[in-house]
Amino acid sequence: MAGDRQPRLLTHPDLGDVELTTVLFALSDPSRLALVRELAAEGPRTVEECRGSEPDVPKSTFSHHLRTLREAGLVTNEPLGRRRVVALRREELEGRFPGLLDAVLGH
Amino acid sequence: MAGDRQPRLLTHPDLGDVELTTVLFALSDPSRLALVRELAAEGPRTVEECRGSEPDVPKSTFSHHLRTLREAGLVTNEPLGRRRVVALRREELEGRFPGLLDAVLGH
DNA sequence: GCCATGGTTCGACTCCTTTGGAATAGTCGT
DNA sequence: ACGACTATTCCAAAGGAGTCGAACCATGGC
Repeated sequence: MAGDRQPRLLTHPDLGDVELTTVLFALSDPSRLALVRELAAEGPRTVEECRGSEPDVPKSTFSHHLRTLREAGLVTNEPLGRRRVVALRREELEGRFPGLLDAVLGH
Repeated sequence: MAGDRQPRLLTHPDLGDVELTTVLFALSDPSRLALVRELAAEGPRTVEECRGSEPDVPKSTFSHHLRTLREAGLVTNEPLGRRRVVALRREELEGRFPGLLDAVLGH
C-alpha cells in the first residue's frame, strides 16, 4: 500500500558495528545501569513502567538515557500501540561480548 | 626512623569502595582500555614502557589516564627507583567483580 | 650539591555529556 | 476530526572529561 508509514521506528545498530568502549560507556552511568538491571530482571517493559522506578526524572532526560543505551546496542525500543516497549538485547550481546552482561549484572 | 618519607606514594582505593560504574567508565575510553589490555598481556610495566605503545601522547595526558585507572581501582602505580611500575590489580578485581575483566579482555 | 631523568600536578582550553523545558509526532477513544 | 495520552526530538544551559604545555617533585649519577 502507499501510505505504509511505520509507527515511528527508531534505528538500532548492528551489534557487529558496536565497539566495546561504547557499551562500557553506556553502562557507566548509574541510572542507565539500574535500568539495564531492571530489564534483565523483569523482562521487556514499556517506557512508562521503566520510568516508574525513578519518577523524579523528567521524561526528556529519561528518553536521552534510553537513546544512549539503544545506540550502544544494549536495548531495543519498539512501538506498541501508543506506548513503547524497551527490551534488553541479551542473546545478541552474549554473542558479541560473551560473559560481559552476566559479569555486569552479577552485582 | 624520623624522616622516613616514602618515595612518593600514590593513593590506591580499597576495591570494596569502588563502584562498578566507576570501573566501567574507566574502561570506556579506548586509550585506557588499550593500556589495560597491554598490562594484562605483558604483565607489570614501567610508565615509560607503557607509553612506548603510543609515543605521540604527551606525558601529562598519559599520566591523567593512569590516574583515572588507578582511582577506579584497576591498576597500581608504585615507585621503583626513579621509575614507576604500573600493574593490573587482577586478582583483586576478580574478587570484587567476578568475570568482568575476562569478559572485557576477551575482545 | 648539581644536573639529567622519569612522572605527576597545575591551569587553561575545548568538547562532550547531562539535564530539562518546550515543541513535536504518533496512537487511541469518542 | 478532535482531544488525551505516550514518548521522542529540539534547543540551550551547566557541568565534567580529555588534551596538553609548563611548573613542580623525587631519584640516581656525577
